[in-house]
Amino acid sequence: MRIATWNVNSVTARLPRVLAWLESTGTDVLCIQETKTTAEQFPSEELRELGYESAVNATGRWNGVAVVSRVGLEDVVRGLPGGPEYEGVEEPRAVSATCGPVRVWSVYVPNGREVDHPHYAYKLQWFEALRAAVAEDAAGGRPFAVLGDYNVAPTDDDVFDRSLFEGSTHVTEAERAALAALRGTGLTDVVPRPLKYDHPFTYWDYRQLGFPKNRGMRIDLVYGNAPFSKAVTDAYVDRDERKGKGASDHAPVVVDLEV
DNA sequence: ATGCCGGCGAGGCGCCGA
Repeated sequence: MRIATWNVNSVTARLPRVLAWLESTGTDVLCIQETKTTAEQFPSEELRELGYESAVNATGRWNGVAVVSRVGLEDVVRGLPGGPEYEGVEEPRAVSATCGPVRVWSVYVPNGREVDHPHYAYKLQWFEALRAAVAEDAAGGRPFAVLGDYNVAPTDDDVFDRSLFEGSTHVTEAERAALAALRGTGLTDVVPRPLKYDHPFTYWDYRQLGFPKNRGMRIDLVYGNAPFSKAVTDAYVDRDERKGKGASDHAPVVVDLEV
């Protein structure tokens, strides 16, 4: 079974690539972030023609997440139970579903913007709500994983140059403590293989030759519980998908499971 | 070559991303 997570930066703009990628990789379950559509505009019909069902939580221009599966899609939950609002709005940043033997969440963690910005406090609150919401499944006996764009680099090695991130979000102690608390529920970071260079970055800024210079970050993560992690046979970053015209600024993270 | 930002909704540009 092949499960992946991919921040597509607009599923509308990325649709040809997403469809071709699903076909060429034979991915069974894809967790999507930043759909940048409403649920009505999500390309459920095009995906259905390829044999995939879609669970979507999306409201328009910003954010938006989905789980796309060709191995079943049941018990869909849209949103983060107990999650905080931002400026009075409950943003579409989480959706979960059971796909065959595995339960997955697709999450798009708030960016935080700046350390002294309200969005950063919101980010930390969001993490705490996520921890509480997944604790039971994380400790359970069924393969379970939280996949998505976490907007945190777990270690200093997960950014291309730590010195450039001094005082920035994504590398702070509080954000990493939030990740550690999430792992404390029983989840493990399933670190993918890099297909080139020595570190599995998943994101490269569009600007200033970020990708050709490999000035990347590893912020798209797969956190699996013990039954999930035990079943992993391979994991890699499909950096080829970051190449060329019409690429997202994130590459897919792919996990193969023997379940 | 992987090559100098892209997407969206608004509206003739600003916001957002990390």
